[in-house]
Amino acid sequence: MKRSIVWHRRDLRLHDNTALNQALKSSDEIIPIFIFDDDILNQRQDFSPACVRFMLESLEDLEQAYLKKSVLLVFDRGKPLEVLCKLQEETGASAIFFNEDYESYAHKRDTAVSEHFKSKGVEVHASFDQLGIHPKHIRTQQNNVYTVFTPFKKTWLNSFNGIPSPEPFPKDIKSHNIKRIQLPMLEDICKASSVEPEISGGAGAAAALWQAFLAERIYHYKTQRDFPGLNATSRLSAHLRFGTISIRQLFTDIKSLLEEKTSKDKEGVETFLSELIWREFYFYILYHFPQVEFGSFKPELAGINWENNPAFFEAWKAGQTGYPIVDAGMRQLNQTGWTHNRLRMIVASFLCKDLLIDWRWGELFFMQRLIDGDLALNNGGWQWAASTGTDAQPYFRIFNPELQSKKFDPNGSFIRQFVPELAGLPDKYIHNPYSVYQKSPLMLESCGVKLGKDYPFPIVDHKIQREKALKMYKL
DNA sequence: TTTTGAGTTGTTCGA
DNA sequence: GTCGAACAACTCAAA
Repeated sequence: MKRSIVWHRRDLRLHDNTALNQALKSSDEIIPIFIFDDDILNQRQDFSPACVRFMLESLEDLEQAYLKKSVLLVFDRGKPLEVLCKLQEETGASAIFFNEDYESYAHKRDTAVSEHFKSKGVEVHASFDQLGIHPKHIRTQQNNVYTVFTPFKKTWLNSFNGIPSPEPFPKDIKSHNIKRIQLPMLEDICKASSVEPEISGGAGAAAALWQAFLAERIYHYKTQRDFPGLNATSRLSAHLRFGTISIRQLFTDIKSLLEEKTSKDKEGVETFLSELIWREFYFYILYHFPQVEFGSFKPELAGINWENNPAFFEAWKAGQTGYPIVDAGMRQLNQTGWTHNRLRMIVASFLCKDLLIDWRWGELFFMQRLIDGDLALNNGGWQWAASTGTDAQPYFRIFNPELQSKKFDPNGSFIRQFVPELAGLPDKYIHNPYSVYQKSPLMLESCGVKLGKDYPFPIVDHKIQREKALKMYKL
């Protein structure tokens, strides 16, 4: 009789779950557990109520899915190693299965767990599950690690067809059901938050989102993905964060779309695939360069002398900078726990290169608000925006918020949704109310906006800040 | 070893 | 308003 513990962490699904499948194949009975890690809940600065709420929804869904198989999912709270020790002793389990995780905290935690149980003669199996291709398998011809996306992608695509299809789910699960420990009361944390997510957790919700995206929107992804006013993206980010959908399922479905002779618009599918490869790339970077978690990827940009003006930071966080597209993005983040990729870039560029604030401040704030906050991807995105990351572009890139606004929210529909005090402005004014004010404050007031009262004056002048940023970066 | 081609998502300037 | 060139001349990865 072999009894195995299946430790769920960022893989809150039954379907095509590598660790779970491995455990089922080699055990007579399994005991699935999820541990609320006290170290994370109590001490981590990057705690996000929206993210925890999503996690709780996903856990409820997972619990129900197990119940349908007459399996009880165990919940406990504490230090993972202690909780697992207790469970192993209580149940006499002879193996522990979980899926690999590449963040430094998780890596340390898992190493300690592995060493402890191996020394006690308990098997430990860490499975590869989170990505299509393992970071250790992608190397340049000289056996170096890639630091530029495009050649990485080219090599990655050579192995695309080798990514396995999802494994069919076993009909029966035999489990050793132990007394269910009370689900920790975390709902209060979520209730205290004003964030109202538009995304629900759980594998069912993930599958529905993916099917809806596959049915139509993926074909328009290339042309529409950059417009935050359109519903053009997959919205799967939080599901990929918590593993409520299998990445192999996504790749397998994409593969078959690309093989279809009649596929309407392969460009949309290919562009979406490329975004998933960006995800693979940033995990790859974190895996091979774990130091990015704590500072600049480019050593020469580690010592920037940021101004770090706290008043500017507060205005940015609150969506009160006087730049409508920036404020709309920040308010979307605050209200829903999610914001469009284009907006993430715009507000990040604005924080670093207009407000001259350390990108790590923004990175942390995003983690505190996002429903999908993922260290590898959030860090990669922020380092890109701050120009400290792997971006190979030779020229210095500073977004112009007004141009970005005109280009990607041309009729201002996104701004009107999240900055309603500007809703009365005509399209041509909404991207820069201050320039209208400079010509005629009365003209602006006739549209219902008194600057400084209804909506703030710009807290900085982009043109001046741009010059300061160039100097600060010594370029 | 040296050379060659190319790099997510840009902006500004001046015609 | 639109368009092409300049930005500044790096670094990576493959040939």
